[in-house]
Amino acid sequence: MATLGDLERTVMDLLWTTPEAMTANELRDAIAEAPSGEVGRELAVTTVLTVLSRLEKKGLVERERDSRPHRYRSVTSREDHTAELMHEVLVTAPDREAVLARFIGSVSEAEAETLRKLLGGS
Amino acid sequence: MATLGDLERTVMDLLWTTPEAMTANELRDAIAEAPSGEVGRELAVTTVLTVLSRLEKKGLVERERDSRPHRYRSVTSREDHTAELMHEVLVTAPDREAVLARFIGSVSEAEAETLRKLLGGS
DNA sequence: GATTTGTTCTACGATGTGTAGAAGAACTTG
DNA sequence: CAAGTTCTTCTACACATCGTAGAACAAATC
Repeated sequence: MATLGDLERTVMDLLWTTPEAMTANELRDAIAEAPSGEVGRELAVTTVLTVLSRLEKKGLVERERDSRPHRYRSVTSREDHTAELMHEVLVTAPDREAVLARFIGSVSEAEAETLRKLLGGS
Repeated sequence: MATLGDLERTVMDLLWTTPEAMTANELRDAIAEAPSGEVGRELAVTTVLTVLSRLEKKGLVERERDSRPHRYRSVTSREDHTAELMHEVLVTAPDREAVLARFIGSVSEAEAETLRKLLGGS
């Protein structure tokens, strides 16, 4: 279960919400500007690079190695990643149907409506 | 995100599949008998107790402190726990509906059918 | 009370993560 | 091309978590 640390998560959030691939420096600056309501952290670029390498090893990030300041982008969208994680969690239980039953009970009505539409007729 | 280690997971699996509360010794023995297809590990009882304490601190396990060999039981069922985890994952994304859309695509047809039933009419 | 059985405390090694300096590689510019 | 600047990789350390269990303490039993 690929679980992310705080900084790793912050970086992924930035990569997910930014359409273009980013350089380590751009990420460092973005983090410094208090991206998610927090007090901006002044990190060394090497710190960001280390995290990016680790994310790359985890298969969450890929980089353009040819362009000189390497540019990093997320391999999957946040939605895909999240859905995949949810599925990973689901299959840890033998009785998936029972899990789904409980899960349905925990989603909002709007979400339930979305699910109905997605599951469509048939 | 309460993520479990291997041994913690093994212990939880046993507690989840055993109706009665178990003692540390019973758990130790159960683990020794290769519970999930693996080579049974001969653990010290203290090892099991440490793990149980940690699981208790995480709120996954509670113990009967009065009965002398303390008996441990899971606080929630595996299904509830798993569904809760899934929900925790879901809410990490801003666009939950998009996540659900992807998620639906990843479940089997049988599971989709279950969901349709659960979501019922309206 | 001595022995057995059970629990808590403490600890150590391994791994993952936040953090970054030092060293090396590559690009820019005179 | 040499020197300076910029970027990347290597190495490292502190801290948390987890597997593992001995030592010490508590309780039940004989």
